[in-house]
Amino acid sequence: MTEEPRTSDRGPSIWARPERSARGPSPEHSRAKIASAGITLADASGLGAVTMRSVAAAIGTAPASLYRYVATRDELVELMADQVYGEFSYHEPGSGHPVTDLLRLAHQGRAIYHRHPWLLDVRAAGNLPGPNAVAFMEHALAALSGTGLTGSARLETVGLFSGAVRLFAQTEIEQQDAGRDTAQWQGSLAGYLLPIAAAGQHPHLAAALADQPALDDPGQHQPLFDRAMTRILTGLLPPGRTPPEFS
Amino acid sequence: MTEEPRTSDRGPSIWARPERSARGPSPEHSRAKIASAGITLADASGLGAVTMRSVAAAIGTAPASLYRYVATRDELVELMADQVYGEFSYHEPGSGHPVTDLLRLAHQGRAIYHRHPWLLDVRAAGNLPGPNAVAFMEHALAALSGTGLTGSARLETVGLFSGAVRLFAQTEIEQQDAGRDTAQWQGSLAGYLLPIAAAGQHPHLAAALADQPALDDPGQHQPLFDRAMTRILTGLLPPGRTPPEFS
DNA sequence: CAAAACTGCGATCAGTGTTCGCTATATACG
DNA sequence: CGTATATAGCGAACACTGATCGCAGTTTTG
Repeated sequence: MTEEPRTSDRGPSIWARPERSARGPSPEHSRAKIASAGITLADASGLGAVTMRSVAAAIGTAPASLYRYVATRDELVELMADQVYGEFSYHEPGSGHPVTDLLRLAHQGRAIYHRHPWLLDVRAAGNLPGPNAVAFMEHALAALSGTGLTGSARLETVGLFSGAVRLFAQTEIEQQDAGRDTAQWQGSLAGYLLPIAAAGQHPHLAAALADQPALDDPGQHQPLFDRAMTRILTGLLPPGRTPPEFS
Repeated sequence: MTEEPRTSDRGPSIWARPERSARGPSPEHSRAKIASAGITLADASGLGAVTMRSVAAAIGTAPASLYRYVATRDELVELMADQVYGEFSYHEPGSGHPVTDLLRLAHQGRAIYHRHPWLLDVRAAGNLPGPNAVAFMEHALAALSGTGLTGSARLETVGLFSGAVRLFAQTEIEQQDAGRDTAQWQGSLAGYLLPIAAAGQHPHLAAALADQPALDDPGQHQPLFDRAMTRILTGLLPPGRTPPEFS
């Protein structure tokens, strides 16, 4: 279960433990291999398909053997999440404009969520950030170095920024899932919400449902993401720093 | 598991089914009672403590009997979530300023998340909104009626607004949980992050960790929530509408 | 009054994360 | 070199989960 221990002193985090100790036979697998197997399963069939048994079968071992690499299933998911954070690339030089640089990171994050939608189901609360998450923090903090924010304000801004990316990606993916099977969609939400609106108790809902455009063409989300993300960023950041792509 | 069916045509939603049919003996319980029992359990011990068996025991019945009221555990969680959305109150008149009115809703939402932190673990994706969620949408849409946004833009804005409230609440609650046991906190994250920063590979992380204030006094979050939320809202909304509390 | 439809539920199933104890194997140390 | 030590892989099992089936009792419908 990916629930909330919220206040529990389970042993040291997986990032604080060495992957392998000196003694004993050399392991036949690795954290990276196990995480990759889990990611493949989750990409194909969702996070629910990532069970100790299925992952073990995927790498050709017994379920109990996984616990030589991972203390719990949640740790396996932690490995998966951090491995996926490794898909960020920081090769571009950095423009000096916080909004521009963060927007670049946001685009990459958006792509990662689209590639691995199960990441939306991962609750990081209370887990230590893995090495790739730390690398992401480092580069996001670097983008904020020009601002006059204090250290803790920068850390907080990075958290809010990551959350905003997650939020936008989630909105997009849900819309995308909904639009996939239009027949089901019309039959479920519209067929459920329209009668409610027609009952007269919810005039504003009725008005909003009344003037819907035909259907969002998929290519139109990119500018929306950019514009909304830019606005949120300029809101989070202290004023006075106008990004260059603004008139 | 609260995982993603993401594309499944399970039967009609619980909101489309009548709570009780005419024939047969009258039920000894109700959806509301079951939801309340679940909420009590979740408030006390997290969403993971809400099992069919524990809820059944809480209302004094057998586990199998719950399936007369609910088709699946996820539906039970849906009931819980919607019942909690019922804690919004819409008695205040409405100022006519979108940002002011939405901020009022945001405060209530924030309070709800603080009262029921397990709500952060509930993934609504793909579920139909319950009556209380619909009521919330109605009032959020009402706040947006003055803006020049189209119907679908208003609906989307409500979704992003709700997500932003959730995001801020989550950030606050995580910080709050972290600050509760300072000893554990110092020993885990700081003791884990500081060596990384000291290694020299992450200069911006080191700089951000360097100038941390003593400790956030809890009463200081309120203005931060207001300020950041206001900024996000003014970013999401079309320009030109300056809320009255701004100079 | 009988047919139909529902409620409560004991028993049970399949699936889950996790643990225990075993054997085999590799390193560390004297 | 030899022995202690710590690990790797894992079969078997445990506790617990959500969910199903079918039966007996109860209420409404016609």
